[in-house]
Parts: sequence; C-alpha cells; structure tokens
Amino acid sequence: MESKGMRPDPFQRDCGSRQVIDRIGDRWSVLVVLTLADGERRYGELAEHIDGISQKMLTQTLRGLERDGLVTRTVHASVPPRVDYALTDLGHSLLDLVSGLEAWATTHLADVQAARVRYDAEVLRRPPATTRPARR
Amino acid sequence: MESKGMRPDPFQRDCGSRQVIDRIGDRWSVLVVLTLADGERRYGELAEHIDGISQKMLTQTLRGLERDGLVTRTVHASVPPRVDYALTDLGHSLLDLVSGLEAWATTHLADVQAARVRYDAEVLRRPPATTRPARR
DNA sequence: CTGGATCCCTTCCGATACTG
DNA sequence: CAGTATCGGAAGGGATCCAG
Repeated sequence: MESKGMRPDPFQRDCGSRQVIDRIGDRWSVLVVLTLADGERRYGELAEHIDGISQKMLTQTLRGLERDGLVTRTVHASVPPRVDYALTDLGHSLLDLVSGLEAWATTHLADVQAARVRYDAEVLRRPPATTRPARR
Repeated sequence: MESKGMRPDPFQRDCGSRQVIDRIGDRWSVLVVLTLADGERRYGELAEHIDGISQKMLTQTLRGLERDGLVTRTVHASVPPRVDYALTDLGHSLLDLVSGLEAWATTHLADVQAARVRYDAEVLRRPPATTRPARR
C-alpha cells in the first residue's frame, strides 16, 4: 500500500509502474491498441490486420490488455460465435501515447536505419582487439 | 527502397517501423532514455539508477540505442576509464514520448492494478469448463 | 571503471492439433 | 469463428570470470 505522498517510481525494480511500462512496451500490445483505435473489432479482424501475429499471441495479448482494464471483450451468443474487442476509457487514454509512438516510428524510421548502417559499417572497420590468444 | 508516396506501415510484418517500435518497447530502453533525460551520465551512474538491470543488459541496451542513433558514447582516455552516455537530437525527440509513457504509467497505475484484481477474482470464480474428461 | 565472453536457465513465441 | 492445449526451438536475461 503506497501512501499518498509517494509517487510510483519505475526505476525501483518492484514498483508496479514498471509492469505497466512493460505492458505498453509489449511487442503486440501497441499494435492491438492501434487497431482498436477506430472502434471495436472482431477477433478475426484483429488477426487479419496485424500481419504476422499468431493466434496464440493475439489471444494472450488480448487477455493481458483485458486484465489490465484497457480493452473489453464482448461475447455474442450466436452461431458461429462472435467476439468483439474494444478499448475502454482507460485504453483510450493510452491511445494518444501509442499513436505518438507510431508517428515517431514512421517519421524517424529513415534516421534510425541510416544510423544503423553507419554504426554497422564502423564496427566492421574496428580491428579484432589486440588479437585474441586462444585461452590458456 | 521505399518510394516517397509510401508511408511505413507497422502492421506489415517486414516494415522497419515495427523494429523501431520494438526498440522503444524494449524493457530497458525506456528506462535508460529517461535516465539520460537530464543530461549525460556515466555507465556506473546508469547502472546504479536503474534498479535491477544487469551489466549485460545495460551494455546491450546502450549498444542498441547507440546503433539506432539515439545515444552517443564518449570514451575519456583516463585512468580509471570513464565513459559518458548522452541523448542525441534524435534521442531527445523521443524523450517527450517516453516521458509521456512514464507519466501515463504512474498516473494510471492504480487503475490498472484495480482492474487486475477485479479480473483475477472473476477468473477464479469461473467453473472449470464443462468438466474435463480425461482424454479418450 | 567499463565492458567483453560464457554458461545456463527461463521465458517467449510460432506451429500444430483439437474443442465448443 | 474463436479459442485452448501442447511441444520445441529461439531468444531473453542473470551470474560469473576475465581483460583493457
């Protein structure tokens, strides 16, 4: 139980805020949230839209987001079954941030790729260190 | 080579923008960037400030950030050796976003934790499905 | 002090098969 | 259609020892 005066500090290993950052940082969570930006989507729609995600990871990611109160899961008792996912208010509050992430990624992609090429070329030019004598 | 008219699309599996998102999503990258927000830091300072990070992960994370052009690495030829890390302009452009992430995490931590408790309690109440007959 | 190299255990994650 | 169950390979990540 944290007292009112204490702010959560992600630099402390046991602070829950680090778990929150981890979830946001999750590879698929960002893409799922972005896909739900325009409104609710069916399970299959999500799977189709997010190229390369496996059934397992999609389900697992959705469960995680649901558990954290970021998305809702609505089961329609019909045949065939239909399940809709949508962002909660909490989820929407995250949307701005995540959109910003996407925007940053797309606008600075070229810079990052250029930096990588430069770095890799530099590393290749480095001598193998004073020669590594086989140990012993 | 992408033509000018094509925007990077993180929903495509092979788009580089997804790699960028992955780096941001990296567990330690966010914390390292945040630590460098106030200016350059020595290797040891970073290690001390980010509770729970191992030497290996710190070094690995810094290399990744350096490769992507987000941080600079400055070696001072002294004894004992001293290495300073600092954000590049590109790194600074990311800082706003990452700070937003931290802010969101800390302000909504309580909501997330409450949602988890609710969800977990709900799951426990669920019946073990129509009974699992030992297969066959 | 700042790491590089290794060992090794854990977690992630994709592929596949099966159920309501 | 929307999952769950399971297996095995790949990657993540900590501990330790060593070098410049």
